[in-house]
Amino acid sequence: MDVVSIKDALAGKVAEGAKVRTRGWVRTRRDSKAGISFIQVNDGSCLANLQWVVPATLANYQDEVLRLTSGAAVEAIGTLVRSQGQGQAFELQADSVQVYGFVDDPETYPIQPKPHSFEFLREVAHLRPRTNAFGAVTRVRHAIAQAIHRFFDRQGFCWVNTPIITASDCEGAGQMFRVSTLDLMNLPRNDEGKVDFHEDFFGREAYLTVSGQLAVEAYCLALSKVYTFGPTFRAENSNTPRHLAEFWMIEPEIAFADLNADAALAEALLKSVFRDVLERCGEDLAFFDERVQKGVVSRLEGLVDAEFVRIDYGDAIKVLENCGKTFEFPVHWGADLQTEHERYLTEEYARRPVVVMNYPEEIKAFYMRLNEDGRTVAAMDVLAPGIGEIIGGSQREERLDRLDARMRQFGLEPAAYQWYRDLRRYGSVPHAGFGLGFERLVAYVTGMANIRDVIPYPRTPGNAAF
RNA sequence: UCCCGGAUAGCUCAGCGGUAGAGCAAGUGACUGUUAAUCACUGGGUCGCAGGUUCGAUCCCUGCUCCGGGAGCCA
Repeated sequence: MDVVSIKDALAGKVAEGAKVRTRGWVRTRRDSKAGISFIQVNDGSCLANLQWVVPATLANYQDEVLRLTSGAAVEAIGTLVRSQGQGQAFELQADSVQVYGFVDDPETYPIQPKPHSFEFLREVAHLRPRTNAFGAVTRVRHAIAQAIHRFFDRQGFCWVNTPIITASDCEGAGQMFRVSTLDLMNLPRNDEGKVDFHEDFFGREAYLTVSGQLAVEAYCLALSKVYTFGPTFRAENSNTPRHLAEFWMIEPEIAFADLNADAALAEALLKSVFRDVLERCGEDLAFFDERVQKGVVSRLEGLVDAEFVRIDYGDAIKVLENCGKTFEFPVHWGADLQTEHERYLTEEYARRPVVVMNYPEEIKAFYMRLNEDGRTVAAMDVLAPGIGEIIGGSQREERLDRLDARMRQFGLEPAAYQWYRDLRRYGSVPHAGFGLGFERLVAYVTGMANIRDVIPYPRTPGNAAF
């Protein structure tokens, strides 16, 4: 007999009156003196539960069915029929119920059929996928990942798996986690008394990657259109609702392209993702709209059609200077935009995502291309209402002399970047790319307020328990 | 890391210088093709941890741990 997912059963993909086998975990049980019990069962295939109608005549009714509580793992064979009740179109008239696993102490089972705070659920990260909210987050997260791959695939991009362990300590962004097999209690020392990393696994210092960008640039300058999608690590002591020590990042890189093409790609990618998720995740999005953040669905619908606002950094500064608001951090040309400035631009000025372009060169990374004005670089940030910076990107400096000058300006030794410099020596070409924070995108789409609640097992300072 | 706020039953919270309460959950019973069912009863707490003040601390003070909001770093 076929095993049918609850999603398919409720969607009418199974003929009415068909015998089916369904499985899942109990959400609630209600008993009726009419000689039946109603059991709501969820298998994660969709948000909705399937109602099993279990007659008291089953052999194991007294001993087992009446002992079922939230969380128990069960299987039933029965007939899919139109429901006599109001809440659902179909239900399963059970011929038999098999219990795989009871909840051995129902009083302390953390997941109850009621709303829980997300803070509490973080403490039971292994059980929170059994809630409506985390089931929905998990399905939407998956749908977004698939939508991203589909978008790039359609456009002829290659997914390039850049290394997670990197020996270059110069990827440019933030504090790194060290990777080592040395015995911390007994470190090998060289003549100067310093740790001798020649003895370490890779024969040199190694770290977890903070970005695949430099590595993927090499593939860009051969395959033209590439992207990375993988885990990224930052050992920053960041304690905010939008930072993780381990997160996933998408980094496309396109050859023969300038900053405008980069911004256009970012906008097209985001819109494509929004469109796909709206089409495929209606039930889950409706849940987020109702229970998590009002208006997330109409926000996504609006974004699919609206043009993102593109604004030059210099013009953004003027907007902020003339907006009549007093900011805690004063606005002036040359300063980086603070959170309060970004919020004004996205939430009050534009009321939609804003692409800020061409930042002052001294506040941006060494690899960003110096503009003709000599004081700005071809960098862009995509700022989204409610979540802030969701994408950061740039056109890369493809001219070797300028790149070397910028490295020295930032106190970096060009010799340490030989392979990266080679790309500017052998067939260099204008190219551009950006980094999209995957969890920030999931948070934005779902309306979830804390990034720790859109990744299965969040890693943050002091937190890696699961 | 900095600035605020918080930690009381399995969960969400109220409370008060004299050693604790509600709703939900759980258990039992009643009722019912039920819908986070309803009603009644019952069990359940070293009031975050360690010190201090006090005759007496869950309450006041100090330190620590953890959590939340804001900021910085950024994706």
